[in-house]
Amino acid sequence: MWRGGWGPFTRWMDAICSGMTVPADIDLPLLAVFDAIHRERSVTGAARRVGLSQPATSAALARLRRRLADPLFVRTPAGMVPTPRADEIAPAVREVLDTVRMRILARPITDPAASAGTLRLSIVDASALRFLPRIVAHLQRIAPRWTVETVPLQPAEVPRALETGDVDLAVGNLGALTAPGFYRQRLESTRYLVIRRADHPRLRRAPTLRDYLESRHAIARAPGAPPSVLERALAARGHVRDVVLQVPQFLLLPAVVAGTDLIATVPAHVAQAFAGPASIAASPLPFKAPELVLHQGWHARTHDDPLGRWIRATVRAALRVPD
DNA sequence: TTATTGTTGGATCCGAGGAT
DNA sequence: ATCCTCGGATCCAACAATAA
Repeated sequence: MWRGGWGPFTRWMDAICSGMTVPADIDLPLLAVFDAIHRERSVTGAARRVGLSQPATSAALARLRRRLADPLFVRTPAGMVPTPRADEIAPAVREVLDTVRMRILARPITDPAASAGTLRLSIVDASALRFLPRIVAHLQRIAPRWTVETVPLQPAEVPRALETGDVDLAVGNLGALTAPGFYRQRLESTRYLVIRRADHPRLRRAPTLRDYLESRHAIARAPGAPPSVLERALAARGHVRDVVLQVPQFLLLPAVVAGTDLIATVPAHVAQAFAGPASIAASPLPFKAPELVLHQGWHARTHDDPLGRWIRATVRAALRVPD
């Protein structure tokens, strides 16, 4: 968000508008307040977002209401709910603000690798285990002043975080990121393996389909996540697992499996990372299932942005994925 | 100088939720 | 049902900074 005052920007806008027939009453700060309230559903939240005090934000909303002759947002138990008029103009407002941010205010990036920056990455445990070491190592080599922050978002939160810019990029199982305005690129795929404790009393060899279905399972599933390709493959065959434990992260499963008679189905890289040290045995799935495809995903907002392009190319290079 | 927009500090209103 | 508390929105006053 814009911080540190609007004075210089107002002057630029006036300079731009003075030579045109466009009336110089475009009030960009008001549009930023509108967009913030529309996103946050709260005047207080919007105030934090745009860096104004809460009364000032409320006053800005009052000015917007006068100018547009519409209440724009009404107070309800669910927050400040936009009126139809507010919903109607919101996409256009966002487009204007994005254009200003990306094409006017953004500093031209001549060499991102030589500058400092922070890569904010939505990535969860198993994908982080797989990709993060290589991404960080590659950044250390080519852009040593860059830092990485990972944000473990629930699948349903990822699109909004990409859209608002709270994260730059999402990496992992992005099967649900198919809405218009989002892009995905395949990074790699991985098969699933079944893990059990190495001294499992019943399963001394790789489990058969019957073993698999008769065993009790620990599974990883984020709250609100759509069924994985594995779950869909099981459902398509009419197989039902006896699930004793559901956790949100794959990385918890090896420890659970090592200490119980439960079995778990995990991406191969998770199984391989824990196979030796934790006395875990890994075997192929006893039925056919598609591989888990891992993507990097981003919002249209950054599709043509030079920095966005550089970030995605950097991730590709780190993982040796061709363009 | 004036108008605008911002600040802080304080007050009020309103609805939700918990306690009685 | 009533009361109380809390959070959030709104309004007001006084003042500061800035552009026209």
